[in-house]
Amino acid sequence: MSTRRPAADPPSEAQAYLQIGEVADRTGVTQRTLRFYEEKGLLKPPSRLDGGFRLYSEDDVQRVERIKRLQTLLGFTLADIKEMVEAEEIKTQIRAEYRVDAEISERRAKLARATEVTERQVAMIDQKLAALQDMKAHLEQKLAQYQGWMQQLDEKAAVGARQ
Amino acid sequence: MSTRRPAADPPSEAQAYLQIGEVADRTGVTQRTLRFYEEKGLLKPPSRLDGGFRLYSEDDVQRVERIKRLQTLLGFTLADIKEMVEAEEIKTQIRAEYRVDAEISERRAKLARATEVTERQVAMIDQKLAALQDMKAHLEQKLAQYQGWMQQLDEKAAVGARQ
DNA sequence: CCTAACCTTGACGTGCGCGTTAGACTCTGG
DNA sequence: CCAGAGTCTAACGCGCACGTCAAGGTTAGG
Repeated sequence: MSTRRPAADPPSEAQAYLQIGEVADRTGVTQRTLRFYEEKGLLKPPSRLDGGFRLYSEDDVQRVERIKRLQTLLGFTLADIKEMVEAEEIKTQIRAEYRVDAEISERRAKLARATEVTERQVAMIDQKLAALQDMKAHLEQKLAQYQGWMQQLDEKAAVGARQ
Repeated sequence: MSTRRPAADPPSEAQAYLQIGEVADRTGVTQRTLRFYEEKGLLKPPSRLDGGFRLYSEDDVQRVERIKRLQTLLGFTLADIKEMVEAEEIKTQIRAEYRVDAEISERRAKLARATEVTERQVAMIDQKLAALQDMKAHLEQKLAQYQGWMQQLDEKAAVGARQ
């Protein structure tokens, strides 16, 4: 919880760049985890200060938060998540790397691939949603049953008190 | 995929008891995993044949299936799951171990505890449900965008073909 | 009674997702 | 220019959830 020094002025643009410690503080993951994600290809290698310090963008922070949610809340493996973020990158790839007049068939192939991956993801999510809703139904049924038993106990207690 | 010998006649009752290999086949987990779950308290120690072979009931099979779903689909840890199955057991405890005329306050306490645990589980599930629905929305938005881009490509191709 | 299939309990190995430590380098304020 | 907070890479360690032998005991069929 140390008050951290603000990051130095960015190389040229006036965007708010963050050093690894700040990103760690904001996202709740450790610096080790950030470097690890980079190693594993979950985060693109961030820009660096001249001395070698990593400089993260706000986009990076959001990416980290999404990764964490995918992992802890939804139980995806980092391999799964890597596939997902790669599929996401296709978007930027398509509109940045390839110029408007680039090979159309190539762009089409990339889009098809992205669509396919995304549809698989939706399918996985639907599976999980179904399982969760099933579980929730079971649990709520149990809760109702507990309530019923509790009432029975109340009645018994009342009878006992009256005797 | 070997055709397995059917389990021997059960000790006394005519219920269909299964040996560990059959349970493994039916549930898709390994024998090691079944023993491991037993070690960790996720499965109650099953009855045994005289020679020491484990004999599982149909209930056990269902329990294993639930554990697997909780783990692989929903990403709970075995520790989480243990808490859940223990909460589940309260039910049988309450109506089997304790006789109807047992201490009411004790039964009430157990019920309260079970209710509490179950409510926490529902809360966790709601969190996950929300996260999943959020993700699904994002993904479907992306799919729509891909479709749009694909159409643009189609139009460009048409224009190119006409020239 | 013998054999093949099945099971038993250890005990060590493995992949994942980081934690931790070490030793050196960098950056900022005074 | 120096101190101290912050960061770097490299490398070893760890807990979880099993996998994988190893060395034997059990069961059912012929």
